[in-house]
Amino acid sequence: MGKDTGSRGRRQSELSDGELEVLKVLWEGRSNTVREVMERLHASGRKLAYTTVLTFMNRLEQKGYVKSDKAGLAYVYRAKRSRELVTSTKLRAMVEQLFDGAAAPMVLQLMKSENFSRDEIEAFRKLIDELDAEG
Amino acid sequence: MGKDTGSRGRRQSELSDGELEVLKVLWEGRSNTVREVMERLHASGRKLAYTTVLTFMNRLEQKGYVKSDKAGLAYVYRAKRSRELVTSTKLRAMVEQLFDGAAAPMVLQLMKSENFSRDEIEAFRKLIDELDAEG
DNA sequence: GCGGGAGTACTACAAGTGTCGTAGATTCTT
DNA sequence: AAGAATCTACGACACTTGTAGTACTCCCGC
Repeated sequence: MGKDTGSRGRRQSELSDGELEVLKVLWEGRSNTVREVMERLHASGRKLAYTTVLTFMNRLEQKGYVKSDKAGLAYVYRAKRSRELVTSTKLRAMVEQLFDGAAAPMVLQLMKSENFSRDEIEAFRKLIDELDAEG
Repeated sequence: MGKDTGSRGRRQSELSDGELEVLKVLWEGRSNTVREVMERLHASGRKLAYTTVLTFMNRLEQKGYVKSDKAGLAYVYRAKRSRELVTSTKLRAMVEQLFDGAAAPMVLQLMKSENFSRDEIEAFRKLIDELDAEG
């Protein structure tokens, strides 16, 4: 019953939710020791143990999202991939996954479902005009 | 070394990637037995064992995304949550996760990074005008 | 009235994830 | 230098997810 010796069950191993939470803090900070990141997380209401944050930082490093240098006592971490890169990668994945690669329907749905202010709408229009000008 | 008897490590249990793949097929189909879903997945290049598809359908049902009725021999599944609902929920989660709740920057980034055609841009402009008119 | 095929239920299991505890190393304080 | 405060390394463990095998059930044709 279910010997199951084959090799199944792997995944892509990308940025996970928890790792992203930590990475976001790294993007904001300049110095970024584990303790500082933990404190900033606590400050924004996210309570995690020191070692949990450490685990995330390590995993982020293994996955190539950050790098660390020993600065005296502790390691200091810096993001290797920018927020823009990560967000656009995630957005692209979303487009593929939910809209089969068609980004326009996604934008349309967003524009419809989110309630944007006049100012925001104006910003959209402005950008559209620019894009249109370039072609 | 790490007795660790506490209760940690749970998650929200939401729609997973594999489940979504199957759900997307359900959204398209009318009849939707396990076998049919599997065949349509195969047709689009996604090879999964019958029981794997079954597992996803069951998990989808447990999570409330689909319901099933025994139609003679086999169960027939129908989606309980519409594509629109699911996509907008996922999009909202994305907005929260990546843009701290601000949808406008996400739309802007999409408009910049994806290369939209004139027609698509025209569609955006049209929608914007409508939104603007309502206000 | 039974064998075969379709279908479902149950089990399994590896990798990934969230969450941390503990032990050992290093450094700061007195 | 002893003890305190910090850090990191390593392990641990429950739950999820992707993926599927096996066993049991039910009906159909012979």
